[in-house]
Amino acid sequence: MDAADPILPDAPRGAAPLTVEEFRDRLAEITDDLPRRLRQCADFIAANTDRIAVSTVAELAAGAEVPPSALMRFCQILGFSGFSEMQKLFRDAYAPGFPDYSTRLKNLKNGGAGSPSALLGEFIEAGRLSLEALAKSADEAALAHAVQVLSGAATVHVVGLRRAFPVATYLAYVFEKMSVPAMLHDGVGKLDHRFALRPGDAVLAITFAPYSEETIALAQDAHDRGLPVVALTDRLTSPLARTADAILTVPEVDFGAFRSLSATIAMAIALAVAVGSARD
Amino acid sequence: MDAADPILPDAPRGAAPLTVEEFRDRLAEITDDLPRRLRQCADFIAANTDRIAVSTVAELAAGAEVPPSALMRFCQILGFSGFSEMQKLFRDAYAPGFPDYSTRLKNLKNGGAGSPSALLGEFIEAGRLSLEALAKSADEAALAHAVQVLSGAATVHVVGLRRAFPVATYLAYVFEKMSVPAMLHDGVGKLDHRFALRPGDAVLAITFAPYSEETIALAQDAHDRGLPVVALTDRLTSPLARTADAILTVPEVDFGAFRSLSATIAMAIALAVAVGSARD
DNA sequence: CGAAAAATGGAATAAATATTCCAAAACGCG
DNA sequence: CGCGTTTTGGAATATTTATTCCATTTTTCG
Repeated sequence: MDAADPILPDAPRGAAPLTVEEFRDRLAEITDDLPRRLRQCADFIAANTDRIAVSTVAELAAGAEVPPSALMRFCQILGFSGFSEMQKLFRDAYAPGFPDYSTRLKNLKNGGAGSPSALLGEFIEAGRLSLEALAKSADEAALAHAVQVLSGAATVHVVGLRRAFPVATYLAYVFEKMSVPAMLHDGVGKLDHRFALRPGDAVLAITFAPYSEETIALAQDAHDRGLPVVALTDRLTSPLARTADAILTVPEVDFGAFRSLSATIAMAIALAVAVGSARD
Repeated sequence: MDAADPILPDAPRGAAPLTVEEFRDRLAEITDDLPRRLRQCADFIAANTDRIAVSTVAELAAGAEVPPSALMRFCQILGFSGFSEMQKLFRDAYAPGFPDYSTRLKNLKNGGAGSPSALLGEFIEAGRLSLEALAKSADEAALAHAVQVLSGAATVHVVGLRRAFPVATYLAYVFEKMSVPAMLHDGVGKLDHRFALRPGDAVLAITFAPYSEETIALAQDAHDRGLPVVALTDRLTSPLARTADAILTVPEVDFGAFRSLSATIAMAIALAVAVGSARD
């Protein structure tokens, strides 16, 4: 047998964490059974993870009120060869907060109207505004209701075409990952699969002005057959309003002809994840 | 007598910058009349200010393609006593960008999924942070280069699967609207269409960890045949880096399988619109 | 209580890193 | 072209920082 493990409890056996996520997991995992000084290290590091990238051993040790050697031991217990290796992880991942957002945005836009970076600045701004608007306007009751409707469905049929298609594909992806039975109506080959709609199913339809006929038609069809329809759209006066049992509206700011989709996608993921959890 | 000064014209007379703002001002102020090597330092530092806090003299000097001593001189011209003093400014100023975001999401996940609107709030926040991080970290030169590469292409081949697929579909949509000849490689029917790549074309490949093999393979294939490849990915160390002529990285707050995509989409639209305009 | 094991602190050492200095090269200018 | 000035690269040195080691203390457990 390979006798891999049992008798070297604190040895630097496994590999060191490779991501900040893994690091945190590891930290949480071992913190509980650690002697006093090392415990102090763990607590201090947990509370000041962000400073690892820009501090020295001595500084961190002082912060944790332990001698440097204790901190070294701590690094090794986590699986690193030493402090430097641990620090490297955080230096690579380091993304500072200073070119403060609004200044930086201004700089981007200064690249001259029409320049790629100016465009980027505009789209970032549009996305952010959309998200903020969504935060203010979100209708919690409608969302909760939509979740409830979809959670009860045998299969969720997702439909969204043209500019709404990216949202539909992302929803399909998330449902898939969360093991929610879902079908994406993508219009490939002009096959419309409407007979895939069966009693007990539900439809999640996504469309924005100018509304896509096929989407509206599928929603209508489902509605006529008594299936519940959830609409993700831009206004309460959308043509989907007539057929939908739950209607979620997303205020999206567009720049030029193109919408940012940020808010729509945020809503979509939240919906999908909530449905996924509710079904467990 | 103190004979303090007169014969050291460019000596570190004034005080060193005390804030990041002052630093930038100072930098802009002197950059123009600086000899060649020092100019390189200034340019590199301006473009990579954020890495000062976590790099060594040698690393930065290598990045600027100057010997370490040149960089030292540069620090002194800015008014610091040396590199360490300059670095201190940035280490102190560092306030973590997204603090302990992954922890928050984890809590949410463990804490019984929370209500749908709490989830929505989190995804909105994730999107906002991603967009802000993008504004801060966007590499304008890389973007301009990518635009140039794609503008010159006969046909743009867009490829992105799984979680990157929504982005790919949106790009296809925008290119279509802007009359840019583009082809979406969607993997329908496992047909891979790689022979659609013709001389004069270019590939726009999108993938994030865990990277999608098919996407990497297509990029590789194009590269081998001498076609330019533009990569939209999450890190500079992405497997696409080897094959790409231009690489655009997007910092996206990631929650397991569910990234907000806000930043990625903002970058994608900006790219597509810029390419569309450049071709007119 | 006493022996063995684990944990600890600090001093010694090793390694990495910053900084200075100066000879050589490039430049500006009469 | 040649002289004084500025700029440059790299090797030598100084400083800081990480890491190891071990004697001493504390804990564990029979």
